[in-house]
Amino acid sequence: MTGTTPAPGDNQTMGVDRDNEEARPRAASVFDVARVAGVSHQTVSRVLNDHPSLRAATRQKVLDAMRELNYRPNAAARALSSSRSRLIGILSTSSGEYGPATIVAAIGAAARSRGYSVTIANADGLDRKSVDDALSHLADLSAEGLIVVAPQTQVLVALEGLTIPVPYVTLQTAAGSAPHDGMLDQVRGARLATSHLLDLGHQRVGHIAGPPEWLDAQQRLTGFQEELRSRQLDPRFVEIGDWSAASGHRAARALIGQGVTAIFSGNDQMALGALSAAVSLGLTVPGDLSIVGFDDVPEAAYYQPALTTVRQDLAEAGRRAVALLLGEADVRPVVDPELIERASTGAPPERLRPAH
Amino acid sequence: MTGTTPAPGDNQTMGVDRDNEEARPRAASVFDVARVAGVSHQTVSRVLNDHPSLRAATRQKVLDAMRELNYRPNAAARALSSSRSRLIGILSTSSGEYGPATIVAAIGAAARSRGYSVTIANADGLDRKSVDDALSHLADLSAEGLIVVAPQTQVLVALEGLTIPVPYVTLQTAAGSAPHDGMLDQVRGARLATSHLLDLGHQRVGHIAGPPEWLDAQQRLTGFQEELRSRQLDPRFVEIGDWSAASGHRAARALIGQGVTAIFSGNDQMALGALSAAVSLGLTVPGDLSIVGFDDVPEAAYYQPALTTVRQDLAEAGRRAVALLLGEADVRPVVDPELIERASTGAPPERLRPAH
DNA sequence: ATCGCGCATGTGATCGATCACATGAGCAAG
DNA sequence: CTTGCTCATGTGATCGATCACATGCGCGAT
Repeated sequence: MTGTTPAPGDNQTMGVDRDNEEARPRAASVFDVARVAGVSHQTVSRVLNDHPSLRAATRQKVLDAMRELNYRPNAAARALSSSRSRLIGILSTSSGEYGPATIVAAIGAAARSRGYSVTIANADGLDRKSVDDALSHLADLSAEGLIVVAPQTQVLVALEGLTIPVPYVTLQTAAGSAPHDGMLDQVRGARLATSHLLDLGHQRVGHIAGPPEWLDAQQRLTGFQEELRSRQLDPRFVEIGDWSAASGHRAARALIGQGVTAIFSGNDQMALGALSAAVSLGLTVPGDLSIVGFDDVPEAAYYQPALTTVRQDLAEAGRRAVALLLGEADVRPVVDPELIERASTGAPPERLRPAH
Repeated sequence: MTGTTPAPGDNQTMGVDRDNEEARPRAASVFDVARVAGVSHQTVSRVLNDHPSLRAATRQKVLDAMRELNYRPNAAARALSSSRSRLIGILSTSSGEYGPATIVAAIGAAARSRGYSVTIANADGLDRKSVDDALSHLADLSAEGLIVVAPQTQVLVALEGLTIPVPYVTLQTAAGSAPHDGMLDQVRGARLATSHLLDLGHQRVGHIAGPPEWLDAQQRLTGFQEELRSRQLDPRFVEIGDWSAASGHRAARALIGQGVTAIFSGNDQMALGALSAAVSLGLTVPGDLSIVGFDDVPEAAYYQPALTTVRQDLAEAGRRAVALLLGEADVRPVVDPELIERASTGAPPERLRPAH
């Protein structure tokens, strides 16, 4: 469906009476408002930026004039003269996945409520060039800050090499940096999931990891391994996927071949693939194999069986990213992950219980 | 993780030698480039907008100067003086769902390749106010055009009432308008799905519809009903959901209670809910009940059983929306939907076959 | 030769806001 | 009654591009 009310800039046929009050093709400016309100353009600007010293009556006159003229401040002019774009750039590498999309939506809302707008630049390839292109696009718009959603190591490297320095925030704790430094404690979430499986009595637990260049994947893997090591168990049953259900299916078959009784998957999609792998091998879940996912996508409760997974409040993390970027003082960094127990996990099969 | 290379606007402590060549805190402008290249600022501008009459040698000099100074045109200044924002606004009402998110990503890429950028405004509520807020935000940025993703009737109404007229495009054919007018022929997709079920021999087919105010839901419902009527079958087994798996579960139970042998669901999530409803009632799919979805989300092939569904090339539709909005000539409007047959559909149970 | 036209380029105004600085009024302190 | 300060407001320059309008030059037609 295509719609157009009058279509702007269509008719340049007018222009006879430049001073005619009726024919005013251009939108109202500060000067127009000033004239109507009987004040100077600067006073109008002061109202716009709510300057402290302004008589209430004056402010009201100006506000009335604005309403009368249906005045809208011109963002471009504002950005030019103040050299503040009020723009936050989102650098993303994904298209349509649940996690990133949710975060992006939340960022948009949080930014708008603070008078900022948001532009997304997607680096479709994983290669350096497409990341640079996306960054350069955001730089061209002179974004005041960046939020990196779904960051991969390449992206962070490119960010460091940026000629024009821009503050940025990612939602993940970078591997190795202080834990309070990110908004999502994914190491913790992964430990939660793994520990749940161990508490059920599993001894041989596998992990389907995301692509190693993703910070998220690194952190979830780290949590998995930390938890196993802390209990003197073998942390080497790891297969690598690409976040897709298909890769989860393949990885799960490999892990099952290695004799694991439980799998912690790096995300819910791969867990779904693992579920289907179990079925295709004639195994029941959780009877023969337990599976835990990560993310708690809205559909997870309707998988067969309903998936036990780790929920993170992504929207909240997005909001905090904005707050952090904008330098707001009271930002509590970490959003706590939560284990959602459903039907895909249980005790290991009899023959494999403790004293095996 | 928080990163900052120098942080802009931190130190205003300098300013001693205003003309000192070294201390140049401000980025290069057309004038700087002009000076270095030994031409006028207007010539630089001509290079920027690749004006036809420019000697090749001159253009090269300017380009060299640009590179040397690491020149980036200032988007705000450009927008101000040309009164063209080169901005496309996306009006969305969803957060994180597969379809919209995919479309948005594609729009972003298509826009960027044409030198446009994209801002998303999410109308989180369905109410008039939040739609107006989102629209007004986009208007403030003087977006040159809007793309409405996941449109509901309220949104379209608000769009008509816009004081500042802006061209817009939606991805759906509005109910009633010419079929070639939208990019996704969802009526056709729905007929494809329904006809597949009828061809398998089903006589009593139900539909789980999306929320009635969504254009997409309306069109899918229409296609379902058209197909049934064209074969003299009863089109009244319709339950309404809200796109979620939970609502699909409920709706499917209701339809099963009405004795349907097949269900066409308005999207894949609700189809997943229907799948789980069948299991919870002890029915097998497709033995006792056939189910078709809509969208072909990436996970659909891994549902139990793998879901038969209708695929639309959403990314392509997004790209065409951009082309259409930008008035490109060669836009073929409709993207053809495609039925993806997997394991969730089959012939109706014996006792209910033709001569029932 | 001369006119005229198109190409290549330059000059100054302009877009709509903010910024830096001035100015006048009111009021407390000397 | 003046000095001095703060509050409220105004004046003109400025941000970095484009736009509208010159201008100089070369070349084919008269």
